[in-house]
Amino acid sequence: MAVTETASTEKKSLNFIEQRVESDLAEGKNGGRIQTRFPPEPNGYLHIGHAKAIAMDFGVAERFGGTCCLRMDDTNPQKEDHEYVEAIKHDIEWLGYKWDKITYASDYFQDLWDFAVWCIKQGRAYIDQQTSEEIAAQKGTPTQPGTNSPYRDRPIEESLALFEQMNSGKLEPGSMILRAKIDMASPNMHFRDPIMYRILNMPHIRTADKWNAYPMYDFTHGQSDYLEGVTHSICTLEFVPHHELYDLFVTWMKEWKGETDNIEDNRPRQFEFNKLNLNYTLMSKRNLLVLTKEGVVSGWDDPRMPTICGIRRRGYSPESLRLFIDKIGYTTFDALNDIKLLEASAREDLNVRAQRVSAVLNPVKLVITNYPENQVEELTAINNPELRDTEGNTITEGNTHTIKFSRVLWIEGEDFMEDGGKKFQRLGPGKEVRLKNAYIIKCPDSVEESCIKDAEGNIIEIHAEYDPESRSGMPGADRKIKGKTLHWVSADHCVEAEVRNYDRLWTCENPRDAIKQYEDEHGTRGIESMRPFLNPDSLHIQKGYIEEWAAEQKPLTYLQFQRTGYFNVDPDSTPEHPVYNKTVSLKEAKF
RNA sequence: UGGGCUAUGGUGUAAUGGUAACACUGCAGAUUCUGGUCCUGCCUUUCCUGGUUCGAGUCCGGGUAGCCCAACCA
Repeated sequence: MAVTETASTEKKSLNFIEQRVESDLAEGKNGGRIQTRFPPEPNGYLHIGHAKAIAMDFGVAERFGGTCCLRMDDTNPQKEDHEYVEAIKHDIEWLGYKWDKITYASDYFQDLWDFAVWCIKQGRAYIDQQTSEEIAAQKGTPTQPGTNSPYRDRPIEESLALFEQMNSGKLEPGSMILRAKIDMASPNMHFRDPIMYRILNMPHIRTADKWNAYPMYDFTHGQSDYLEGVTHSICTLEFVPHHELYDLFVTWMKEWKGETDNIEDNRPRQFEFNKLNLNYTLMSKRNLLVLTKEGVVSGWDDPRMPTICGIRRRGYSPESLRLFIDKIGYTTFDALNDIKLLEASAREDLNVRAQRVSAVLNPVKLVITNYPENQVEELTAINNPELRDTEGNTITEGNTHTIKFSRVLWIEGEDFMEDGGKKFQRLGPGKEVRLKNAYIIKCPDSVEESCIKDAEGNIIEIHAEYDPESRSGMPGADRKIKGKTLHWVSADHCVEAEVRNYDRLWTCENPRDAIKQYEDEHGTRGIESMRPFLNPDSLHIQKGYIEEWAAEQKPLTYLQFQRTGYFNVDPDSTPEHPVYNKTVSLKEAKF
């Protein structure tokens, strides 16, 4: 009975693309080979939407014993830069994926050129010398067919000669283009004689000034896939209308290469899945750029940004991101995912990863009145209680650090209430609580003795007595009390820290649509259309006190401020002036 | 209003013609030296309509709603 239970039941079900890959493999397509690619244009920073694509492209290859190339889709030198190439590589590595090799669309510029020449010779491409306005007008609309260009049937020799000139650098950009001769009446707009090449007269990050005419996406992508040996070219749903054209150009290319047999089975194919939409999050590169330019955020790696670098600085682990992507899945439904699912994934992963530390963010002084004035005790704190042995017991070996206890401590202001009532299980007159990893303490019964107030009535100091027999770990110290366990730091043994708390950047669920609607209604662009939906309080900086051990941690260390939330050491942090970013609060945390 | 794609609890996803389920959220409880974690329980679901079938979330027709396509961007 129980024989086959483990492997098959535990295994996560395949998504629809993986199922297709599996059946293609079973049918022996492409010679039983699996090869994918992740093809970003190096014109900006990767965001969480790219992470979903990365997990798919690299994940499929991993799962089915294939390979995945990182291919820089660098066909437009107007926008591309080495800086982005490096950032993209770093982000993918951080996510934990390894590419088989790095390729560039520009590696294929010569092939693409030769192929284009062949297309012209075949009478399948021609040089159009109309203006872009004229061409746009002839294109028709989705409901109206287009009309043929007057240059459509020009002699092949003429097109050939002009194509050569397009790359000479002597022609004005826009003066002519190379178009594929397909069907100006096609219901698919992409078939209405799509542009193959345009003149840019601009140096390229890799080919320098070798080329002046550059191929368009549609004339590059499928062809690069084919030349590289990609079997499954996986992309997002907005490329569905390109699918047919992709197939057509690949078919032409196989013809050019003289590959006519086995034509259906040995070729790259495009598959599409739903891209990531997150509520209260804006993904568009253009608008994200506005935020950085206008100083709404500190940069592309601002912890409020949906970029991989922003998310990293915010304190999400790569594992938490992959967990999230796993949970939302891949379908063909245009979903709007709840940011709460991302936060839940972060909590799930960070719970087993983060080092527990003590940080007091709204400090109020607590004096242990019966504790000797100059005494300092070293106590032991567990780094991570979720680190367990096979029997489920927390491992202590190598999993502790030392904290210091003394007469004057800082605790959270919220942890003391004059009249908290029964439900308030923290400190107050006559109430007893445990200080984490330390002693049980009790406030005097009277309000007057339990705290000192300033002229305005604010509590500035709390008084309590400790039970010397209750130190954590002491025999018999774990007597039951009504109160909760509070976190604290010793006033003379802590460091002042800058704690950056973040709230969502946007006040509306779908900022992209809201901004677009505002633009249409008010005729505004850019930041003016975004302001109405920006949360003015998305960054809240606190000064707090943190235990010394936490202040010494390196940037990007995963921490849990106990009873508060998950925090990450900022790259700006130093042991003298530690800086932390709140990743996400603890569930149900009260402050 | 041309073409393409989509529709399962509040959110996302599964069920591949045969008992609608899982995760998250929310609510309640238990445990706890973190009001966290772990554990238990509860709430809520197949867009509408006709058909095929012994049987439809699944297949077919007709609606409705949403998304994508008219860049010399990718």
